[in-house]
Amino acid sequence: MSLKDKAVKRQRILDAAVLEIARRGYYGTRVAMIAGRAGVADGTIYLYFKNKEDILINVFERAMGRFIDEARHIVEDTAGAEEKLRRFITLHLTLLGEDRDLAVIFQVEFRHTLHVLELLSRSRIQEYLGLIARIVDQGKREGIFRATLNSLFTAKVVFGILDEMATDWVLSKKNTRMAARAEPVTDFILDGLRRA
Amino acid sequence: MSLKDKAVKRQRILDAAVLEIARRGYYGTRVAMIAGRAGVADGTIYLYFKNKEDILINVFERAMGRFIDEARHIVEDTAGAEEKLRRFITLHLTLLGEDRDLAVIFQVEFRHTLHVLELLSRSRIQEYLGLIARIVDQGKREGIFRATLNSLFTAKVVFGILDEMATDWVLSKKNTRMAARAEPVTDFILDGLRRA
Amino acid sequence: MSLKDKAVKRQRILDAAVLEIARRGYYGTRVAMIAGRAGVADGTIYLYFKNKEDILINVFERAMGRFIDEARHIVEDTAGAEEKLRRFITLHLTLLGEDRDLAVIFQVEFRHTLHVLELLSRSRIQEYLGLIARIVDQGKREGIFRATLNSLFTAKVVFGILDEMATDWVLSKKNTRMAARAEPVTDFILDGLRRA
Amino acid sequence: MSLKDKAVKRQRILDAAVLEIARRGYYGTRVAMIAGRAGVADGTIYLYFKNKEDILINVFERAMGRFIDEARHIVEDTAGAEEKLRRFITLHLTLLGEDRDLAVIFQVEFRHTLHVLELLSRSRIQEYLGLIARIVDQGKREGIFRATLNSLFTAKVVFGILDEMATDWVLSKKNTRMAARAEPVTDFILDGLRRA
DNA sequence: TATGAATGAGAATTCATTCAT
DNA sequence: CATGAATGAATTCTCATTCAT
Repeated sequence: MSLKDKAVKRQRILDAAVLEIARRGYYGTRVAMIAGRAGVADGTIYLYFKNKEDILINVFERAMGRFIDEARHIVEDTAGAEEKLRRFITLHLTLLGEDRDLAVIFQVEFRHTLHVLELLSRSRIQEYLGLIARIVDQGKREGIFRATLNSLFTAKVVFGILDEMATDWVLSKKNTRMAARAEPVTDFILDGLRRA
Repeated sequence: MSLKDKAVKRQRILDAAVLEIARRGYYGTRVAMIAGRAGVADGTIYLYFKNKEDILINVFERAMGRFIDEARHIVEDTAGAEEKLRRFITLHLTLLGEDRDLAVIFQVEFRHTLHVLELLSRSRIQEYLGLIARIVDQGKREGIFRATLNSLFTAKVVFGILDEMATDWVLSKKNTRMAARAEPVTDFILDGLRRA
Repeated sequence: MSLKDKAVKRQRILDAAVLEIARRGYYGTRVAMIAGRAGVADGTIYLYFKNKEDILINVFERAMGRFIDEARHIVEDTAGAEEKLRRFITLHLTLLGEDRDLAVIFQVEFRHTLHVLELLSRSRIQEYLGLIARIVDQGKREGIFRATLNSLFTAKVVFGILDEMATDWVLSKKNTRMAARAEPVTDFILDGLRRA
Repeated sequence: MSLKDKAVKRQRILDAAVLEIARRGYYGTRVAMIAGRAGVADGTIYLYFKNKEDILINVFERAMGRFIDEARHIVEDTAGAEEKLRRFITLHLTLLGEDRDLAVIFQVEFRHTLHVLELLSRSRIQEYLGLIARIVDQGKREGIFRATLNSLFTAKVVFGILDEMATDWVLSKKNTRMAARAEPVTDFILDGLRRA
């Protein structure tokens, strides 16, 4: 089997895992369910992942990697801090809004499991927070954000707001598009950060 | 056995549950561990709670009840919206900060389990959000907050920030007092809400 | 508490046991259910019976005692063997037919439990079989039954027939009166036993 | 694993179940005991049967199926009603007599459990009774049995007698061969059915 | 590589029985 | 005598993981 075939199958397993875990939670999902949906035998899972927990870690890493990659591009490709923040927020809400299953896992399952995983992957979130913090820094240098803002603190605040929006969207079963919330959220946050 | 004795034992079981679940997670906690720490036999648990899940629900209800009760008092006993919000935020961070175990459960376990429990208790959180929303309304009427703020949306934002602060504190194992963060957080939020 | 009061309560517990066990089986019946229906506390049961099994044994003994007592009277008070047998069969089917719960226990629960009880009470049934055997003997002496009949064997046959009738009645949920079957059954058996 | 291997293992589990349940009763038998005697792990049981109860149902179905199959053959392969009945009775007592464990389960455990199982399988017994009834009918047509006999009633009587014989044999721990009782029983029954 | 049958440790819950009141 | 809260042993079933094919 070619390396590519292996990679494809690996992705298929992760996709299946996202689907199942979003619907029934990590503990409610059987490895056999993931295997079944991925179209492989139970045992095959273990050729690609160390164990059940390892699947979840890899779901997280893959998704987080995409988030960070795309966010990094935005930060690099956009000039002004305000526009950067606007795009960043839109990206966050759009990516989650496009894949409700992934959003469920992010807002609900990871919380719990990060605990179990001994917070192993909080570092990826630090990385993500760092991206926001740098935008805030830039905004301060540009003079559009209050100079008194603590960057990391502010990054956490912004993340907290986005997070609550996402959780709220996930838990409300209404069929609204989350991306639609990007603009008012951005306006609100910018209003809060701008110098008086 | 007196009604009071029964109530006391019930509380003891809930206390034990908070401790154990905070340390090992809901799924990592055995009913026997809770019983052991509460000083009762395994079977006794089932005289007070329907099943393991019911224990968690009651931990949530008890804690959430306290939060809402105290918050309500503050809202009633304080005059200005700004002072109300300041005290509200302080209360939230203080109550969680005083009981790290409870904070862990709130920030980590409930997320996950409320999902499993079919979001049964999201209504209690709505109640809590409602309290914040009313403060925002008052602030708008007093003319100290921007008139354009959507109250419920703002309430979610505030809650999201507090929540992220709490999660951040819980996950950072440093021994800082969370209440200490109340003031800067309040200032930040008030800055964000005030009319230009 | 007077001896009579004690006896009354004891009977009440046995009555409750018959009712519950008939409906849910011995293993499906909780001691607490019996206590509840008898209107006593769980613990009180143990002042009257050694344990759960002991309740069942006593249900059996009480019922079997009544059967044998009444049957004995018939055997004593009736002259001819044919009439004795006729009345015996009628008694058997009537007593069971009058109390469906008891019938259920007799036809269904005791089988199983006699096994568990190490056949302890098979002796009571021997006693019962003995009564039938004596009627057969008398019939042979009177010359109305075939002289070649083995009495005990014949008694078992008669008992087997009555037993199957009762089981059939218990398992058919129709609301027929079992006593109505007494006559045809008797005729059938008598036809079988009579000398050619 | 081949279909045949699966079937073999399934039979091994059923065999083990018959053995254990005959000795200790259904409720006294642990699933682990059955697994142990069958030489499989506890969990393996559940790959072949839904649950403990399902094992018992299948023991019943397998045994009853054999009974009915063999009985049907006899009814088809034999000409006269008298000979049919003779062989039928012999078959019944022989099959049970050859496997005391199975006999115990039939005479003792099933009674109880069929009750619990909501009499699910009484239909199989109806089938069995039907076979006897047809023999009786034939005998009436041949003019060797009394024309006044009700076939189904008579079938139940015959079954009741056989059943009592079997129970009696099971409960008496003597080492007699049950098949030996076939002839006297048949004679007795034939005497009872024959026209005067 | 892939399979999927088999494994067996592990855990929630029940309920007969006890005994302090 | 009566109570009923407490006990804790006991048991079914699940499911992540393995490994012979």
